[in-house]
Amino acid sequence: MAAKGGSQGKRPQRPAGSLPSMEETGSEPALSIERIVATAVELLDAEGVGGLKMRRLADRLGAGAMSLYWHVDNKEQVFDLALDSVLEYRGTPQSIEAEDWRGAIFHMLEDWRASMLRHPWSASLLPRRALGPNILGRLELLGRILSRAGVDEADLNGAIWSLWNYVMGATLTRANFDLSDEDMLAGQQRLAHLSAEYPTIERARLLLDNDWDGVFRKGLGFLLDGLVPSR
Amino acid sequence: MAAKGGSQGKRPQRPAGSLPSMEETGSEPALSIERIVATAVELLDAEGVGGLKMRRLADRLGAGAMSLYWHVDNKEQVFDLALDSVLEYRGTPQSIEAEDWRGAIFHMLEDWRASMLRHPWSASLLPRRALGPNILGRLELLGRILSRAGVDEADLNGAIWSLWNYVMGATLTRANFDLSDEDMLAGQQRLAHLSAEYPTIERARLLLDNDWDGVFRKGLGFLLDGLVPSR
DNA sequence: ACCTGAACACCGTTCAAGT
DNA sequence: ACCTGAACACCGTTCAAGT
Repeated sequence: MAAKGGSQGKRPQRPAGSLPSMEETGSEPALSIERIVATAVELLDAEGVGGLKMRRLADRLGAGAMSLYWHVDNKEQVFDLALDSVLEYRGTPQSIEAEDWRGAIFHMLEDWRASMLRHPWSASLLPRRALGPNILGRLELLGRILSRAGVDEADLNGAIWSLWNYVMGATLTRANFDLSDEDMLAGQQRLAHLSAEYPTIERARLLLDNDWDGVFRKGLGFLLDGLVPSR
Repeated sequence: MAAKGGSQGKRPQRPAGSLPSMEETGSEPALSIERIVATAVELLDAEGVGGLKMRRLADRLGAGAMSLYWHVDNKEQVFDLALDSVLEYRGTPQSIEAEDWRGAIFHMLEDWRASMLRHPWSASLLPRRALGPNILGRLELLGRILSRAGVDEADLNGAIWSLWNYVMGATLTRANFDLSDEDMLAGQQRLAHLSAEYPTIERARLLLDNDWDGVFRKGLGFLLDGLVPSR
């Protein structure tokens, strides 16, 4: 489950002739993994993880119900591909990366989180999915920057995973809690009735008062303080 | 989604007469939320999230296929209840808690993580589920200890959420990657072929060489260093 | 090579009916 | 109050067949 094949299909690479970006010009362009993945992302954005059904995806592509199965092994693979497609990273210029490692890490990890929050379904998907090329690319970049910043070879994996854990937790929590502000409110109101049992978090209004972005940056800073020796 | 009702059912509290712990004595004891939840946890442990089907759960309870729906609204509620039931915390003695706040936090959070790893399905469930009484209890305890340790009222929520994020991310990652060592191995082997593109993480053997427990404790320590003023 | 509809297996949930 | 089987709606996937 952790790191399966990336984007291999049974289908050979499509010849260079076809134009992927012709819009709905009467008849749809031919099916292709690219179109399937792009449309899957649209559908997931619009309806969430539960809204992605093979039939609806095919429908939206103007294709017959079961045509997808020629391009894709199964629904799992659609998830894998959609997830990785959303995590591309344009990267920081090498120059910045070299002189301001802290800024480079913050930039990449905040962008990671932002990318996932733009597609909230991706947060719940990522921990259970294959590591596609975009994800691996980000991990590689992270390792490189940390290494240059002075993290020992022996501590590198630990540092990478610590940051991964923090980013994943923060993003997942934020994505899910954010989906339902009313629920948070309801939860806090229920808490009020139980203030005898949960006085501290009730008084702090834990479920309401949150500067998620600020909290994220602050904790990330603390982690980096510890992980990277302050030469 | 964030914080729905805890354990209210349509069913009134069962009268105090019945014994919950009589084993399979020929005929099964009557259905009850307690039995349903306990059996759901068994099933989840044995077969994972995908293995919990209402029919199979009923089967295992020796009940007719659809009897569950009298005790429970729907499958979602079974998940909510199973999750919270697994997160009970016996707690630390007040004395320890007062003098060694750091130890108390480590104890509670490591226990939290361990409880979830004992039931790996719980990790993927938690971020999307209602906050049941056991979860709220742990958050309350965490808030209380942090507060006593000197965290400002204004910083309390941020501190709690930072720790929550870290624990959730670490546990989720560990639970999922751990499920499939072979996949990790396969992933690392695939990485070897791509060492041109991912030289750093390939060399570090990121996908293989991991002291998860140690990494968890270390990162947690760094976070606490930052979050709690070192008087 | 690429697409298609019919058909199968499976599953959550409702409902009318039992005791 | 508590349990039940039949039935419905829905969905992933296979398959034999089309072009």
